[in-house]
Amino acid sequence: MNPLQPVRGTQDLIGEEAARHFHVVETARRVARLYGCRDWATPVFEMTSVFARTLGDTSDVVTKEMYTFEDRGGESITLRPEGTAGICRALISNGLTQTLPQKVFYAGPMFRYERPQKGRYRQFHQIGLEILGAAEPLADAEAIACGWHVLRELGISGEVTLNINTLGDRASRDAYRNALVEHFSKYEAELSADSRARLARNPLRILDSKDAGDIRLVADAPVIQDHLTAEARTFWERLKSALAEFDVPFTENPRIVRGLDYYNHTAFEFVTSALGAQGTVLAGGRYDGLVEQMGGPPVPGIGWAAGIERLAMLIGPPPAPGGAVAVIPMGDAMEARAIGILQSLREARIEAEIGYRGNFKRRLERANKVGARAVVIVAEDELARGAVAVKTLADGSQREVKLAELAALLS
RNA sequence: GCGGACGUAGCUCAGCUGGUAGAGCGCCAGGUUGUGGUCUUGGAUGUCGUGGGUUCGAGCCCCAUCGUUCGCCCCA
Repeated sequence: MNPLQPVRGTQDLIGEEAARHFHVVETARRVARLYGCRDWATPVFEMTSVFARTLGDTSDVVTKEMYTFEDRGGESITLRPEGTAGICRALISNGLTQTLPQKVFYAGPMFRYERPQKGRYRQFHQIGLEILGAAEPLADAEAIACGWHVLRELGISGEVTLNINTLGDRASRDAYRNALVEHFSKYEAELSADSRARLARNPLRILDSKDAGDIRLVADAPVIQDHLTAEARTFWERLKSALAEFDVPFTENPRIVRGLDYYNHTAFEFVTSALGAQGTVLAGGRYDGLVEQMGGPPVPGIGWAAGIERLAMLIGPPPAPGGAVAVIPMGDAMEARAIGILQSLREARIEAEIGYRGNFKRRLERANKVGARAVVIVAEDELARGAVAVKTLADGSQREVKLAELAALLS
């Protein structure tokens, strides 16, 4: 195996890809702050139990996709496959359940041992938002509105639609699950092999099967809305009206379910058709039982996560950097003076660069290639008059500028 | 984990029925030792993804393997 080849499903972020990636993160962070979120950063690995106990034992994420290993102390460690469990663990560990609500934004790498595809990697990156300690549907609506705001700021809201659904509360979900099992059991022979397996393990998953035969059977399957308790129904209706108040367009889609077990009530997905099979771009839901299940007090929560790589593929080219000023000494003897001028520009917050080698012509070529907006030519003749030559690369114009006026001119 | 396609220079790719590798772009240097972009002249560069096999001979055929990609599964 070639050791210089990156590990399968990982990638280097360089050049425009890096620019896109960080543009997504910075945009999301800026928007999340508008909604009152604070930045958190939790470890990329946790005790295995943080994920194993919380994500649910029916999901592949836990059963076959985790990077789990024993460290040298014999502790079972897992590279985080998602962000919510770690944030909840941190909430408990730091005693923050006393100071609720907490509104959190995070960004960072996640790890899942999956078969890589475009928009799906083994080390991938997510941005995410969590609102902990708020049980009101207003919090759900605000979280979704923030996600929508991020997508708008990234300029991709036109390619994305929001699907929402409710999974109800515990009682609603149990009743619904039973109704689904009863319905699909009647047609078990007609179900796809995958869905027959899902019938036993995770019947809700049959609802979003891609198999044509399954889709026909799903069409007249029972709908969660008919199995909601009075409370769950009130929550659901209030969420929809709040979304309208936040001016977020949405489609009700009773087939939306969630992959991870900790979700209840609200489930939503922003989807696009522009990324092939990886159509989900930002998704989340409510997880009221999670913190308690991890050993903390009962703390309701709502949140979402988005795949940065997927967002980065959807956005246009990120804004190009402004262009630096290149300082070019005319001959080695001028280098010392050039360095002084270079630093004075940087002190004045002007992006400035100097080449390490090459004759004058080479350095000018270099400045042009890296997209410098201007060059400052440091030469004996002008210097004798307390000045340098400033050449604007776009139009080739050049003029002599007094050293004292240089920074002001280039700002 | 399952099924299909693809791996040739830094990049995009060509390479005939198997006869020992090419183009464009980029890169380096000169034309121009105080002036870039355009132009022009010249130059360098490949474990043909890797390992086996068939053959007198393999970039091309066969097998395996690694990686990428499309779909399934799963999921952001």
